[in-house]
Parts: sequence; structure tokens; C-alpha cells
Amino acid sequence: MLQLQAIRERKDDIAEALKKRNLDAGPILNSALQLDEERRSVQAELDNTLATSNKLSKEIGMLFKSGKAQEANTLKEKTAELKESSKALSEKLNEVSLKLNEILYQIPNVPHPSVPAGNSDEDNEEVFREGDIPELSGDALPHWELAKKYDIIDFELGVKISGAGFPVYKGKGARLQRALIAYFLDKNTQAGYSEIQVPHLVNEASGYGTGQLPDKEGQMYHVGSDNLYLIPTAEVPVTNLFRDTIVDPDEFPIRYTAYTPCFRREAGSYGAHVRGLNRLHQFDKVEIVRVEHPDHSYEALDSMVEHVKGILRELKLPYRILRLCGGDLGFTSALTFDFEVFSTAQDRWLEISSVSNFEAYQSNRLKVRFKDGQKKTQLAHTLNGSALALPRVLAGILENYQTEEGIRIPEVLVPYTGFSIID
RNA sequence: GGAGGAAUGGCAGAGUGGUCGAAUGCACCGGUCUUGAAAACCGGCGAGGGUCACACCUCCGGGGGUUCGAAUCCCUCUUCCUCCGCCA
Repeated sequence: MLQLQAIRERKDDIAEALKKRNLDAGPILNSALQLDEERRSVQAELDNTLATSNKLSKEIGMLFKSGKAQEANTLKEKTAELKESSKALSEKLNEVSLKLNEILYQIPNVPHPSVPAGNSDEDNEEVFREGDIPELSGDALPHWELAKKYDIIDFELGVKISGAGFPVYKGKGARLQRALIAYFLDKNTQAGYSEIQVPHLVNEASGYGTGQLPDKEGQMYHVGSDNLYLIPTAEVPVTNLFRDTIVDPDEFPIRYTAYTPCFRREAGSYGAHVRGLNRLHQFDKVEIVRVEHPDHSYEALDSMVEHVKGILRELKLPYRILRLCGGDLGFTSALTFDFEVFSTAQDRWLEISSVSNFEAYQSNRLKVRFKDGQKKTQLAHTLNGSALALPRVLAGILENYQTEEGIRIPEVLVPYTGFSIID
């Protein structure tokens, strides 16, 4: 969430910037400030009440010690009233703080100055494009047909055991999937990210920490009996590693990479665009996460973008990079670059990576801090990106690498797959 | 799953109803000494709210209660340890 201090100091700038999200934030910012003021005044009143009652208690203690029980008892009577008012005040305080928090949770992150205004994905700004789109013969197939033809992914079998959106990978398909995971992890660790394996179920506090809760509650699978959530991305457990910690600034840059399956309910998705591997309830992803000093988070973002570019270049897949517009920007992000691979047989772009700087928005919820030179605690910046999401990369490979002889395997992957063609 | 024990500052660890936000040691930061370092000595050293700055308030795993007063007593939840059972 946004820092109150920032809202106090730069309310108008923030409201102006939030217009890029097509949000008229003036009123909500005002009510946050109003509640903040109320909170502080109630707090002050409560503090004073507690101060006097603390003083009285100490006096009573001393009187008892010196054997003046009668005087002590007289003082005791005075405390009853204080107790009552402090109880009322602390209830009021709770109420106001709760309201304030609810409001703060509703305010999205402030877009970076470079974020273009816009309403939807149509207004995203293409900033880079690379890789040749292969010329496929007339009988080129979309990946779900290829999957069937070569018997490497079985969607129907998944339906039987789980439901739509839970494919079963078979034979060389399964092996290719495993190869991609290993290849991505190798690339990421070579770039300085430490590999880590994290739980795939997280508690409520973690969901709130990274911002999936409360606003995306319906997108996560929830295990009611234990009140745990299946992770929609490794971002959740990995970033929450740092919840409530004060990191040593010498540890910057903090870089992690994790492979996890990701679970998404995708309520409301339907139609031709969700065919095949385009949109799944369970998919694999290798994530990169960074915790950074605020002064260096944008350098970090750039280096993450460059890193992902390097991978796609090696895979020789045609891709483009978009700078997300205000209307398409995630709730908690300040600046996001989406990577899309061209799905030649479907003639459309598929998102395969999303690289974001959350600045202090997540860390404010998570309380990820560090001590600056003056021994003051400051919020760190958090970032993450996919490097990469598997299914659509797989779709891109299947479609772009199809030939009459079969599906060729990108050269860099051959050491991982142990074969160079699927036929 | 059953029985018992425990949870205190970065770590270790004292503290069982009243000047305890908390002894002490280690670690860390600053200083003295030294050519430099170590050692020794002196000083500092948790977080949050609040304030121009103080004052002041809150926090001893989480929540609730008893009391004029709770780290300390009671209830409850969570986690960890030991033993038993089960198990990849």
C-alpha cells in the first residue's frame, strides 16, 4: 500500500499520477488523510489517558510499599474512570485504523512517470521487437493440434482427472517441459539469482503481503480446511520470505529465482483465446525476484528486462516488449514491461513474462526494510519477473519450430532434452 | 494423532505481580591507545506511533482475560523441542 507520509506530502501529485489509471483518486486520498488525522488525535488522547493511569498505578504501588494502604485505596477509585475512557478510546482507535487500512488497500500503486496513459492492453506501448517470424507453410498447425499430432500433451486426460485447464504432458512433451525449467533456472543462476524452492501453499498473511489479497481473492484456489492458498505465482512465497525483516543494506542486491507450479482459477475466462496452452489453471513458471535499495530499483528493472531478452534471443523466438499503460498496469506495480512471444499459427502475441517494479508498495505491506546510513529504517523496493512462464513459451516453440519432419528443438535446449526433434 | 516442556532485543540468556523496554555476555557502531591491527578501556546499540525537537504511548510468539498495576497469573491459538504412534 501507499505510504501515508507520501500521501500527506504529495497528495496532489499522487492524484494526478493515478489519473493514468483512469482513477479519480482525489476523494479517496482525502478520506485517507482525514482518517489519518482522526487516528492521530484519538491516539494522542488515548496516550494521555494511559500516561495518567500509568502514573497513578506507580503511585499506588509506592504507597502500598510504604504501608499507606488507605491512601492507596483512595487512589484506586480514581483509576476506574480512566480505565473506562481508555477502553473506549482504544476501541475507537481500532475502528479508525481499520477503516484507514481498508481505504489504503483500495488505492493502487502510483504509476511511474514513463507509464503511458491508456484504458486497455490496446494502449500499451511497444518498446522493442526482435526475432524473425518464420514463414510457415499453409498447413501449419496451432500448438494444440501439434500436441495431439505428436502425442505430447493430452488435454482430455487432464479434463478427466481434474478439469479443463489442467493438461497432461507426455513423453517428449514432458521432457521438453522439464528441459525448459532446468534451462531457465540455469540462465537465472548464471545471472546471479540464487535458486530457492518454496512452499506452494501460503497463508493469508502472505497473500496480503504481496497484494493478492484482498483484491484478487477470487483468483486463487483456497484450501478452506487449513485456510491456505495455492500460489498463483512464486512471487508470493519468495517475496514473503522478507516479510517483517530489516535487511542489511550490504546484502543488496537480493536476487532469487524459483521454479513453481502456479494455480489460477481464471474465473470468467472462456472462448477461443483460452484454447490449448493459452490459459491454464495450473502451469509452470520460473520466477525472478529482487529486493533492492530504492536508489537502484530502476537499474534493477532494466537489468531484469535485459536478462529476459537474452533468454528469448537464445531460444530464437520472435518477441516484443510492451510498456504497460496505466489502464493495464497491475494494481501493485509502478512500472511493468510485458514480454510477448508471437504465436505464428494463431497469428497473435502471447504474454510470457511480466517484469515489474513495485517500488515500496509491497514492502510497505510486507515491512521489508533496511537501515540507511543514518540508522533510520527505510522501506526497500521489491521487483519480480517471469523468466519465464512455461506453457506459452512451449506453445511458441511448437508453433514456430514446426516443420514437415516434425518440431525442431531450439539448439540451446538440446543438451537439456537429449533430442533435437519431436516427430 | 497422544503426553510433557518451551517461546524475551541480531544471537545467547536472566527476569514469576509494581520505577522492567527489560540484567549480563557475544555481535555491531563510535572513541582512546597503537605505525597499523588485535587486546584492553570508555561510550552507544530493538521496533512502531507521536513531536520542530522533547515529553509521552505501544510492543517480551498471536488473541482475549484477571488486577490500581502483567514479560511475570488465567484462557485460547500458533510455532518449536522431547517421548509415543503413524508415515513418503
